[in-house]
Amino acid sequence: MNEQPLATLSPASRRAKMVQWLDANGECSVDLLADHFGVSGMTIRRDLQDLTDDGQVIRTHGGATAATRVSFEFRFLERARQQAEEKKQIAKTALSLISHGNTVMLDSSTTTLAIARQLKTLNNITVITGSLPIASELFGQENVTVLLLGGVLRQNTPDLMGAITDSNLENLRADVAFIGADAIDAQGNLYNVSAEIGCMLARMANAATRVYATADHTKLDRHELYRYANLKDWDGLICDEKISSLFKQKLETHKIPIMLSSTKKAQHAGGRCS
Amino acid sequence: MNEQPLATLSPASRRAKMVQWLDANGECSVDLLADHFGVSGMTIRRDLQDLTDDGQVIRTHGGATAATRVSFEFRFLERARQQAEEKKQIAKTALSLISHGNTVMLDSSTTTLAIARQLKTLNNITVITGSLPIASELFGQENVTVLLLGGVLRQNTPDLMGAITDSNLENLRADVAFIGADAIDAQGNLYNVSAEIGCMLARMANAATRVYATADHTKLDRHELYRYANLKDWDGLICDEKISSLFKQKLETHKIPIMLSSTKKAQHAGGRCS
DNA sequence: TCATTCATGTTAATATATGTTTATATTGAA
DNA sequence: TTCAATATAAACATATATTAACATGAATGA
Repeated sequence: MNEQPLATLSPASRRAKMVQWLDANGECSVDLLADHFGVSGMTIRRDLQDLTDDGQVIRTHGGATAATRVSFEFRFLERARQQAEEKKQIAKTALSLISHGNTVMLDSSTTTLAIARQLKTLNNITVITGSLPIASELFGQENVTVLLLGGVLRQNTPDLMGAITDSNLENLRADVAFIGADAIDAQGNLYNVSAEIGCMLARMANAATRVYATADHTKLDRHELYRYANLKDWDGLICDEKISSLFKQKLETHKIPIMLSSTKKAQHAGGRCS
Repeated sequence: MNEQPLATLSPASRRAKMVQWLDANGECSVDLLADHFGVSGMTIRRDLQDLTDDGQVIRTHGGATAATRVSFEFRFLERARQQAEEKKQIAKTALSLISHGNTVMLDSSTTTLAIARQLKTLNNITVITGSLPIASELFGQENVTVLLLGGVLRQNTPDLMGAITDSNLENLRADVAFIGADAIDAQGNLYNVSAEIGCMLARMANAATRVYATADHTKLDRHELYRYANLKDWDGLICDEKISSLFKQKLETHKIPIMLSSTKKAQHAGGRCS
């Protein structure tokens, strides 16, 4: 840009210009900045250190980038991209069980996240959840009220647990709950890999009038550490079409309703990230 | 897009672009990425390793695919930049009032976000907050336990409010609370632009043994809609050095302790930038 | 005036990023 | 299943960036 008497700039103005420049151009190397302002690399580093402390720029090795926003983001590792399609199917089925004005309870799983995404199309919905990704997905959505359960933020997954969560659940009531299972056996027992989480899921189920389990076919005919409920006591299982007919029969002998996504067309392969 | 000198990209931006690319295109091979960015396959592998650790991409044999990402971003910067240096000072002073092992209550403001950032350096801290940005900032931090207050997620700002929040606050107790004020008058009255929020801040104050107000000098000698507390009943005001001596005196006649940050290197560089 | 403080530059020790080579692991076809 | 092709991880080497410690010189204030 215009070549000012840059060398005589005060530190404060130099830094201000630096931030401006980074905001405009996104990134710059220490050397380039040093050259541009006519000072040594060390001075630039010290500037960037200070600006980093202020949260005004983000330091990289060799330079800096603009800190354009404070971002609050939680990323999910969704291992099975292949199951994304199944989850979408399940979400679609779940949606048909929700009416305008309903209060919906969602546990913290990628399947319920898929449900949350589709919920945006309904009017006047209240969502109760302990999942921060779901909360963020629905943030700012005018037609959806998000009631976030309090609790302790877990270390590895962005959701809430503990006594506070439990106590809040006792005072809340939902019209319908969708709760994921890590495994379901042929007797309709629902399992979770963690006893603690399993316990909470049971509480969630108790706080809703209708309760549905959500699980893709890979979770079926298996078991995990902790059994937290049985499908007989719930209102049904929502699964994708790939459920084996044998397993389906077994569940049906226990009079467990199974909801499969309408055969439609499972949204052709061209779809990009869900 | 414009073909920049990609080879000179910093690792951080290279990775950022990689994630962007993967998000848009779903999948890419290591070789293609190496070619595109003009670095060796090994570098790409190391990048992907790091991004996988962050949960940003999913590694496949021969390449990588996008991880489903839920991101919740909001423009915070404009406000955050205002009085950034002052906020840093205030955060530093606040930090000196916290001991290892303390439970700290933080309201939802950019100043308390600055405190949260610095909290990472302490051991064994529990943070109680209704602010999602603070939760995000501290997510995954091993030395900090985050207790997120439940409640209704507000539409425009990412924090929690309402009956659930209030009820949780009644059952919690913190060693120390830092609560921001939108305005403070010469009698030590604390104001918020919203009665609802003001109410909640008062509850927060009641749930902590020690309570400090945080406000930069621009908030002083003013008033706003709702008065929710008076500094006489709290443990002090943390402010930056630019507080006017007149106002300081006024507060001191009410026996209100005022904590200013140690005169570091705030406004020497010309004094005007602010 | 002198001592002090601050911004800056210089140097050496350290850390980081990358590429190359080699051993090991994974994949897909016979 | 086995085998060949390819991908990966580990170990090293090198270039570059960063930090810390010290040195300089200008501005500040008694």
